[in-house]
Amino acid sequence: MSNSLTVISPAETAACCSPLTAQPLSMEQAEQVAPVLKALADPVRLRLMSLVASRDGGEACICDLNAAFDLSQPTISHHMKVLHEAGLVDRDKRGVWVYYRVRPQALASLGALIGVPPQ
Amino acid sequence: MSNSLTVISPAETAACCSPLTAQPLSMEQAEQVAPVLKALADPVRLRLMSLVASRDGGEACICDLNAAFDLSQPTISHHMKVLHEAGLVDRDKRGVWVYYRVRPQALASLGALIGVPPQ
DNA sequence: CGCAGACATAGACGAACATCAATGTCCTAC
DNA sequence: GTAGGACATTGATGTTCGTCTATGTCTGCG
Repeated sequence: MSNSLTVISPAETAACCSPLTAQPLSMEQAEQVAPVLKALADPVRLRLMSLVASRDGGEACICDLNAAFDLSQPTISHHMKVLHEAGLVDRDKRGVWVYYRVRPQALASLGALIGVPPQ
Repeated sequence: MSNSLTVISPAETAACCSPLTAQPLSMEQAEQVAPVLKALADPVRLRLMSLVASRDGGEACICDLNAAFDLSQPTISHHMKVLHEAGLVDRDKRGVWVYYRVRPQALASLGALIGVPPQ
């Protein structure tokens, strides 16, 4: 449902703000960025991101990810959905498997917002 | 109480991991970094960080910050406590006022973990 | 001393969240 | 077409979180 309307992904909104330390965020900006950060701010999802990103080919299916945790399959599926809806990963269904892939641009926007601007 | 034991601040632990996309985080690493991200992942706290950081002199007191929100004073105080315990801001009591100041190194570590490594 | 102001703490409450078991949907293979 | 496997959705449950009101602590001043 939200897929058909994906004009701009949530994670891209982080690119719309200058770095945290440059000038005050407006309430609106903060409310756009916070959910993306919240999606990352969970130990399971942080690890999922790093597992997907560092995988050969940059992608992984749920079956791969399940094996890395002591959590049920629906729980992993739920976490990947949160990351996807935040615009942090892309979904790609190929046959029976669903492959996830991180969106480097989304992570870069977040990093630029939080961290030091590129010198 | 936690002040007397501050050997290493939580936010510093982000500096202990290579970037998300470089290699998988261990469960332990993820559980260390996630709370720091969680401290940032709230629209009020995000805005508080940017307000403090972009202030002249890089510091602000609660009284300054209260004025920017429609929230009660204890609520702002609570949010600043969360940011402080995460190692993202420093406290400095001078007379009746308490001044907060962001820790640039903490933000930089987070940014480096999340965003692209410096090319 | 005693009062007033700046900030913190405590306790309560509703909303949001992480997890699970059960079930649903879709694809492939026989 | 039927069976099985991969993943998603649903509904329930315990926990965490954001906010408030009420109260406490400390500082400066008269």
